[in-house]
Amino acid sequence: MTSSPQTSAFAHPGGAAYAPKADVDVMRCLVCDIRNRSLCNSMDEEGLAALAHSSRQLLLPPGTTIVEEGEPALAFFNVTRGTVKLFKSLPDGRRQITGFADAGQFLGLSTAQTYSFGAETVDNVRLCRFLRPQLETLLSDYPTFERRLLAAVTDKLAEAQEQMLLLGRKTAREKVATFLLDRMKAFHQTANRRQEAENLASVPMTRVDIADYLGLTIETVSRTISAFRRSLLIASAENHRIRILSVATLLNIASGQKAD
Amino acid sequence: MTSSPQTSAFAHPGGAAYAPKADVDVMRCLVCDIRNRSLCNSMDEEGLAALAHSSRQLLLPPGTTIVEEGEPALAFFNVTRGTVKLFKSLPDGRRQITGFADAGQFLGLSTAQTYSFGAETVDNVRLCRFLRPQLETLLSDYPTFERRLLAAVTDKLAEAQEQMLLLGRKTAREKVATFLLDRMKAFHQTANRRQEAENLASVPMTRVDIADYLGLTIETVSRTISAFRRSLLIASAENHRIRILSVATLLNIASGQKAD
DNA sequence: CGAGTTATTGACTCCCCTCAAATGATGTGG
DNA sequence: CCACATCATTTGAGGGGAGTCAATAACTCG
Repeated sequence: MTSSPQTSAFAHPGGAAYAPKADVDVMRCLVCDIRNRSLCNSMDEEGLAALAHSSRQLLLPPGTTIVEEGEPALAFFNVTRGTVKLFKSLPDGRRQITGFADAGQFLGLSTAQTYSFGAETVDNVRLCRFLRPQLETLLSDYPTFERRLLAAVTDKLAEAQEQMLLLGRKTAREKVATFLLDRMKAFHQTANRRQEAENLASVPMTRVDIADYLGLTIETVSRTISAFRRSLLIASAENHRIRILSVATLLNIASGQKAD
Repeated sequence: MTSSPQTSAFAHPGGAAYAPKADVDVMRCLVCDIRNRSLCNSMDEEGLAALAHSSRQLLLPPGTTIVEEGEPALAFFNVTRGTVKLFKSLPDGRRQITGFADAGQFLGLSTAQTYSFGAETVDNVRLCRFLRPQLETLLSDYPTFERRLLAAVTDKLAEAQEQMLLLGRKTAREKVATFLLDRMKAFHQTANRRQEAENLASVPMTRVDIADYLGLTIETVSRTISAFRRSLLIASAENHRIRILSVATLLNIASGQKAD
């Protein structure tokens, strides 16, 4: 079901995936371009230095495994560029993508000894890795950081509930409309220049990933997107982008009104 | 889609739903019979007194609305007896139950100003209500409580991911098998005498609720349960209970093996 | 016991899945 | 830069699992 080069976020040092040297690293969080949109916005200057000290930065190519279902839960990650997919699988290979983590989002939290989900890069991804003991130290030393994380997990839970509504009760058409609008929102939040992102959705993932996210098959996803294109609700754009031509109509469809 | 008497957890004092007088209340958390299985197990004696002081106990009949989708998020709840259903709805009335909170579980956490979900009692429910400012004080004053809540939300998120796998990728048969096993586990965790609970599942909710939880119709749920009964995988028991006759087979079905 | 609610069962339909083939994109080496 | 292999996407034809509609049966509780 998956494919792609199988690098790992735990590959031994020396690999291209690793971080610059330590003295540069102290500043890393201070100058991070998406800091304001992430957990790290709870930190003062001292805290940012502690964050930089507690984490390592990884640069990973598309298709890299970040965490594997059932493996020991050793680390926590903060995505600072690109998109990561999180998923769970059944023994026979059926897979459900439970979410996409874009820049500013975290992943890898677990109270169990092992991860109950897998995570893999979708495109070129930059992330900060916190080993568990270091994360725990941070949480204890910086109550505002812990509070911020609690809020972030709470938000993720609300997102998950929204996705359950989609998976359990929406039609294929409604699912795809919701997805496109969500990707538009995600692009708005991570794009550097806002105007350029107007009505654009970033869709770096394949049809397989979209299908596994929406609980559909790739054929149904493809057919539905084609239908939207024929109805002039959307249009293709360069670079894995889709332009939303009628946000209002798509919103209607996504929320279950018959509208066309 | 819902029915039932429309009481509210915010009904004015004096209603039957309200708590005993304050001097008894100081001891409430100390003597709480399910304390060890809830968030409150992170508290020492002083903390338990603070919890009791910060919360009010509510006793609610079946079908009572606890929180309403879109209403201001004023409170946080800890279920200490019975079962609560959490759900989200589409404008046309389609509903997805995102989870059942049994004794020991919390509900009502929100970072937004309003609740993004509704909650309603399934059977007779006892719960502790914390108004938001009081909860925040508790979190600040008792770091172990905050850490425990973070862990609890993290667990809920893992549960939600498991449910997404179910909703998106499992067949009706697999969904119902998973549900029955989950209800057996829930009963084990909340039952006072363990032996009595052996292989019993507590199913206090209606077919409508089960269907809205599994992303099915009531007819499909009913047919599937009937098929399991005919295959002697389960049998009815008194008091909204179902006896699991073959846990192993049901486990196989739940995880997607063909087994029958 | 009887009225209303909830659950079961049956007959039929349809949305989405499956299987299959064609088309389009991407990259590599000659 | 093109030929070709590989992979991803689109489109079509047909089938099946779960939904819809409808009737009956089994609870629940005055």
